[in-house]
Amino acid sequence: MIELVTLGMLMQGRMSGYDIKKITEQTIGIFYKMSYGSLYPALKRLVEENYVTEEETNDSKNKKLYAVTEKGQRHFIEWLREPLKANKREYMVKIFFYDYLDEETRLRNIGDYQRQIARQLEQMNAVQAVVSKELEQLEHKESYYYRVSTMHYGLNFFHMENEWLKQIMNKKEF
Amino acid sequence: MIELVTLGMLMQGRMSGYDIKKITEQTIGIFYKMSYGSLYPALKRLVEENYVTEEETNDSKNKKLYAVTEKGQRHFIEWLREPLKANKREYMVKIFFYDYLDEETRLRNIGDYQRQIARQLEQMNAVQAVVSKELEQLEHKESYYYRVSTMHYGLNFFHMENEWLKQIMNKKEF
DNA sequence: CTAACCATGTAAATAGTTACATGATTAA
DNA sequence: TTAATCATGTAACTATTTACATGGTTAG
Repeated sequence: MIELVTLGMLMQGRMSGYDIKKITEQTIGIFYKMSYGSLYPALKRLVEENYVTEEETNDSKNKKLYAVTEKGQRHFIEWLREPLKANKREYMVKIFFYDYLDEETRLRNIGDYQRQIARQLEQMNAVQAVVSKELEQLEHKESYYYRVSTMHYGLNFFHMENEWLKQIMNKKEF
Repeated sequence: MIELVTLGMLMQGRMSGYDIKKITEQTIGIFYKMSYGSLYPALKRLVEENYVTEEETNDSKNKKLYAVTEKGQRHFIEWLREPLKANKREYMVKIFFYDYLDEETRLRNIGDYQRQIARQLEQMNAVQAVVSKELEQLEHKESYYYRVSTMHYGLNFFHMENEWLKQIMNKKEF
């Protein structure tokens, strides 16, 4: 994952490891955490595999500039094209980079994913209905408050996600 | 984490490893994934540390029943009492178990966490305002569509989370 | 002059996934 | 009789975090 996020960040131009981390935080920091302890080894591997080039700047700050190669770009796009998987945390990271993907693939992937989410939402609604009924017959409902609240959170969350996916499929303005 | 989730699940009564995984999926499956490859070694460790006891049922299915000890309960509650940390994925898992925590601690922890989220939301709103203005002056805005959409997702998400936290603090019915 | 930030990296530890291996029970 | 589910486990691998280590630059 770290390799692919790194490649994705380098798609917008050459930069240092430090910058990669900073920009990652500023953009997809909510969905993906990056630490130097994984970033620098990843950059080393990417250079070995010829996915990126390394260039030393011999100015005062002795930083290194990394740039993605054509091979690296192909590798990145290949990953980006893959279907979005629910229960994998990576889908938001992938969608962030979707401006680099062709319209056909992205609409297909988002559509497929949205239908998965919609199905899960239906299931959760069904479960919620059952749980609600069961709960009515129980004494001291207070002792289930947080369990039940967590279920509602899940419901809210899937509902929000479903709506958002439908919106971006129709290229709605914000 | 796996150890603590396992202990939490055992708080509602003795059960087998298989059951622990099933119930985990049914309840907090959206927030936390559990695999046998991590569960069984975790159960072994928990037995070694005297946090749970193991009992073999010699019926047809030769399953093992695990139960949390008093020491295990203390260890679990200690973890549960710790402040909820934003950017750690575990907060929803913790809140799911909050019925086991005393009212004072849980209100304090949820309150602190909610204020963190509210602050992050403010920051994101400020960033969004800046980005929106910058975007207006750019040509071919279409090529930033998914980047911008991802930002909006983050905003929606934090807004939803903030509202939900305020609701559970006031013990609102659903 | 000092705190915040820029900048790169390693080693050890921690955590978890994936694939494999096995076999019993239950419902259609 | 067969597919789904119940049931436990290991080994190899993959990934990532945390702590440490170092030193330069910039703005107030």
